[in-house]
Amino acid sequence: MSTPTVYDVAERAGVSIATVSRVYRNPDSVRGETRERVLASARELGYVPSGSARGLASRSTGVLGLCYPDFHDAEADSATASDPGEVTLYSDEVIRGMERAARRHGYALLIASSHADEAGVRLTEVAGRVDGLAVLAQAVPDEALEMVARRVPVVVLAGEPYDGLDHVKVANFDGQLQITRHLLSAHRLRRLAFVGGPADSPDGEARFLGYQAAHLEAGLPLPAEPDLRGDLTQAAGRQAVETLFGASAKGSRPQGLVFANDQMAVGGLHALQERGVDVPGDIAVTGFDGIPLSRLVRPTLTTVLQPMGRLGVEAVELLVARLAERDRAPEARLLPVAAVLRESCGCPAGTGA
Amino acid sequence: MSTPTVYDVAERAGVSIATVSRVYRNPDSVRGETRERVLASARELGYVPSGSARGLASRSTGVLGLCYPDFHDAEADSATASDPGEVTLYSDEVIRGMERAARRHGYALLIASSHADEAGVRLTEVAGRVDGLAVLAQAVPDEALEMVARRVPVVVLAGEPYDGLDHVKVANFDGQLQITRHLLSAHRLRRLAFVGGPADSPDGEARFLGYQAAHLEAGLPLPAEPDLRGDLTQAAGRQAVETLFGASAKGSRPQGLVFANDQMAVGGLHALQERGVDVPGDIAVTGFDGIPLSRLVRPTLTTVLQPMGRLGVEAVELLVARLAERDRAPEARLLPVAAVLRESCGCPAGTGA
DNA sequence: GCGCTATCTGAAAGCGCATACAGAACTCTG
DNA sequence: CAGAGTTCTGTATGCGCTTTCAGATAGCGC
Repeated sequence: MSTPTVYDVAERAGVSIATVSRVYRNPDSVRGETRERVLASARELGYVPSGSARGLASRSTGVLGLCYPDFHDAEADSATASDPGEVTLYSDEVIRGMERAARRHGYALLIASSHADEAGVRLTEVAGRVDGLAVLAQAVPDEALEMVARRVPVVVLAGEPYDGLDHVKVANFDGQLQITRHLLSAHRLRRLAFVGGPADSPDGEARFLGYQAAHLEAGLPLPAEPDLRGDLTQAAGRQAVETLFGASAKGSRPQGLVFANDQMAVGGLHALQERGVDVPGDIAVTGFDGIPLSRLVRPTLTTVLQPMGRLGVEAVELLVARLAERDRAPEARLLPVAAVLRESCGCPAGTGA
Repeated sequence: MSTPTVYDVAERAGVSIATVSRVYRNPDSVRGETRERVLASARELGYVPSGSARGLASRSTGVLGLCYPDFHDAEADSATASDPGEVTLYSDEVIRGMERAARRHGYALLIASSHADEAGVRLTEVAGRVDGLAVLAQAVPDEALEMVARRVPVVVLAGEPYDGLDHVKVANFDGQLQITRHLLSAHRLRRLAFVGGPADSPDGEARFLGYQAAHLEAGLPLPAEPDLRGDLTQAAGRQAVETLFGASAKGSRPQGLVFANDQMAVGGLHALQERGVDVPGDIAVTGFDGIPLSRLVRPTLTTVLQPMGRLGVEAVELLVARLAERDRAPEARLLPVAAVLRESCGCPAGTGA
């Protein structure tokens, strides 16, 4: 009496459950007249096929999954989320890109964020209900990842490639190379400083390599290490400026400040402004990521725009490909990246998007 | 040999499948020693429980669903999605809010967008695999909604309340009332024009009612109909301005232009600028929604900020409540809304967020 | 060491569907 | 109209898990 099943529909239509199933899975294999009869009973009964039963019987769910980290404080939700523009997240774009791509391929998307502690559990839970899974770097512990990868195709997004798994990342090296080259060559700067991320951030390190490469190319002395490191927050950016421009700062000031991400760059921008240092007049500043805020700050921030939506799209593509051919070789894709030249490096306003 | 099941784990651990199941569902009901043995075998085998089998046997999936419209042209994807700031969608915030709330309650979130044509199919597909379902207004045909609602709890988001279903919407009436009152009273304007949405948009109509109410309150003649209607796009906003300010415009120009949403308002702003009409000097302009773009345009746009994230959160709350008590009375929630007064209505810059 | 209770484990029966296989009905030919 | 195809439908089985019920085992007092 509660939710109708194939049995109910079959009985009402005077056919067997096999026929009912066929009407949904393979309509052409059922005579038109019979099909109509079945569909009519289904409609009358309000029959909705059970995804679980379907998945169990057919060994596939028609769902792709995405696990991503969300460090947002759940409690503060209503308070901080009041301003939509501010909180556009990295993951939103990945989700959107992935959902659209998934739809094109006939899949729905199951998403699950995770705090570090429960990440493993969340992961296996979604892994158990999807045909393929994308994992945003650092979202889950390696151990869990490995287990899960034995069950469903997994593609790792950003971060470090994982042994034997498909992988998509953006061209961190290239991006930083481009933008550093721009400072060095177009703006003819000679002394730059790099504010990196934590040493264990693969993305951050790749960016530093690009920074180094640009120096190499320009025939300048190769910086061995980032001049400073921060934790990628705005606060860290401020801190970096304090250190570089503070009373105890040694040596000559750099002509350009290259931050490993936008957040820090924005923090740095604020700190510079407070100190009365003109950007880009006195010093050029660049970021990385292309967060929305980078267009809102004054001066607008020169940065590298990451194609987050693409990440999601490529993830789906890789999953679909692997689903079609399970034993293909693991593939790593590198997404091109575009430098956006704005005011903070000394380019005229309106040059970039 | 492929994906291990309870049987494999049970055999390896020397227990029955019932015990394996218990280890996952109700760990305390299994002796510690046995439990460890089972978990060890599971780890060694790389066992990941099948969500489908679980769902089938337990009649619940641990997943909530969201169906939302996405009118984005899938093909144009890579081209247009390059700028993240621009494309922050309405649905992104709902998704994020819902995912977080769902996580708090131990659920994952299944999302599926839909074009109109396939909406019905998509809906039943997700309905078949979730414990509860949120549907963004206009995302699906009524007929499909009704069928689905017989199977799982459904909450309708925004738009029109649906008979017998839980419903959450934002205070369109209130918001438009506030903002219109502001124009009428704080700025002492007398002649306004309202650019509405399609007549079949419940949100748009509710806003118009608020607009009317403000006139009523101010003792001004009651506008019977929106002065113009558009399809809620920027183009429609431009069009509206063309019509009102074009050669064939009749009567005196309004002192304020009230758009039913931000998109149109932004389009209108551009058109006014091209015609050399000063905003807010010559005419005030307001929008509705609080899209990120509303802060980026010059002058910044006075608007009503919709708590989209809240919509998602409330949806989850209602679903969880109904899941706990299936036959509670349908509940309708109205989310409060906040007017954001910015430059375009004549308020000083920086007044609003 | 016995009987009793409390705890733990196993056997078995589905959950709702897909699908292989076989059988029924129908369509053509000659 | 018989026989060979062809198309359509039904029977039966199993997908991997949860859960009830009963049986086994352990703990305890006397």
